[in-house]
Amino acid sequence: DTASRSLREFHPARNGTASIYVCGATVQGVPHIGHVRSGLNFDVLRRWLARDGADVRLVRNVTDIDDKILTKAAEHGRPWWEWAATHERIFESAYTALGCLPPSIAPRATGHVTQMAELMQRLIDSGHAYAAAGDVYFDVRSFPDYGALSGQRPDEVQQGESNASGKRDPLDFTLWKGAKPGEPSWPTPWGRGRPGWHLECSAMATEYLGAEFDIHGGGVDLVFPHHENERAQSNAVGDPFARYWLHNAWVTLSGEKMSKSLGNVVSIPEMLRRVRAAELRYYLVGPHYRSTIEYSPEALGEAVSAYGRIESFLRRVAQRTGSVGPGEIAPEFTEAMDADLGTPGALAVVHRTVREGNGALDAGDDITARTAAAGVRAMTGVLGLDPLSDAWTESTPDNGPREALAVLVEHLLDERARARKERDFAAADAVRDRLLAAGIAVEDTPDGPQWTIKEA
RNA sequence: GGCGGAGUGGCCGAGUGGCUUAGGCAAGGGCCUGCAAAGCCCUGUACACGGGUUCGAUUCCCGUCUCCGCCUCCA
Repeated sequence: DTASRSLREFHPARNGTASIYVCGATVQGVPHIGHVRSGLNFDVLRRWLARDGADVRLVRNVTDIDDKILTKAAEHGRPWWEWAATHERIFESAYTALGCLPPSIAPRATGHVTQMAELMQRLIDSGHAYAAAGDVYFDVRSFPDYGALSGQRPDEVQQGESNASGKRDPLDFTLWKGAKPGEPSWPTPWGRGRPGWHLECSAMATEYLGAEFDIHGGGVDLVFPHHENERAQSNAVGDPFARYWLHNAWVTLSGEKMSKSLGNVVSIPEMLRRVRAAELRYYLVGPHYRSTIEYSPEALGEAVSAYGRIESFLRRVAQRTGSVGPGEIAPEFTEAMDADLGTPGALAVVHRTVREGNGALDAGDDITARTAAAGVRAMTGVLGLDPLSDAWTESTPDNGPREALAVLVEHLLDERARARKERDFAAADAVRDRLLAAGIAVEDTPDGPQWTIKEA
């Protein structure tokens, strides 16, 4: 819990439920690996909370109106709403490709002006906000608890440029931006304008989760000022707001935060051309959510290998003993996950189970191997990483070509088997080499040769 | 200036006041295999630096150095 800077045991406001609000994307560009880390972490959180039946409500908003969207749309000669919608879809498909369950709702800022106006009215009525020159501001000095979430002291905060005309205090932040010529605007009692970033989240969180909800999340950069301001807006009018605050760390590149302005962005669509979605997910979910991930292709490659180990174990078991459904989650796994979403420890348990399962397979103990495989499926499943999940197969429905390929490969393997039987290993190896050159790896197992398409 | 995070074995990456050999990747040795691959077994032995507290610190405290983030839009 960021607010108390401590680990607090999770008790939802209502037993058997969990309500989560995550700050989603400002849909001004293509998602990069860092954006997706946040989505992934809260997907793991919601899956974990839901594993024993909790009714989880997850709201992940879409900021579809802001300065950058307007600027970029204008640069490209497109309407702002088209620019926003286009990138919203790209974000959406990135989350989906990576196996994120759909949120309960993905509300857009522009669809909640009514709720924002209501909140502003309450703030003005209670003396915490004021309208000035078309804008509406939050009066920070009117809320003594300001800074409690982030640990900032208002007087120590480095003042930004206070270019706004009507501001009473440089600390005050904008709830509503008065309309400017050529910009989209919506009507309010204080004139036309568009939403301030902070206001929309308070309004939407309250709309869908109520005045008090369980968890509010996002990236660490949002702690101040965004979440501090959200909290101020809602608490100032008497809404309890979030009970727990969770913030995920960055994905950095060359030691620097990934951002458009630094030009060090690794975009998701681009990445998914190089690794499979499940592998990328493993890479991003493996480290603890509060640890910075220093992105490197080498580390990503290690994740690919590690994930492949889990995958090939399940394949071995299935080939030997038939398909296996998800089974029991090991107690140590639960222990790790319950301790602040300890995915590293949880994955250690998965790997230990894989090793034991492989050992059982070698020893001919199919029962133990199947139990292990079932456990691995259950545990990886709750992390959204089950290699046998439909989430991964559905995204590549190219079964036609695959089956055709299978026929051809099987034919070659028959040839190879004949050669091996006659102990003509040169001929046998030639077949294997040809297949390998075509990107198909052949392995001999006690159950006969197995082939897999090698990843690039 | 204010607030916060981090420095762990070849690499990634957890964790803990004394026995966690975390886990993975890579490496070496072995078993298995016609060979290979996979798998299994074994091996490495780390906690930035300097003090302090303690019977005992990588883990707690203080200081130093280095790196990073937030305080402006940002996952």
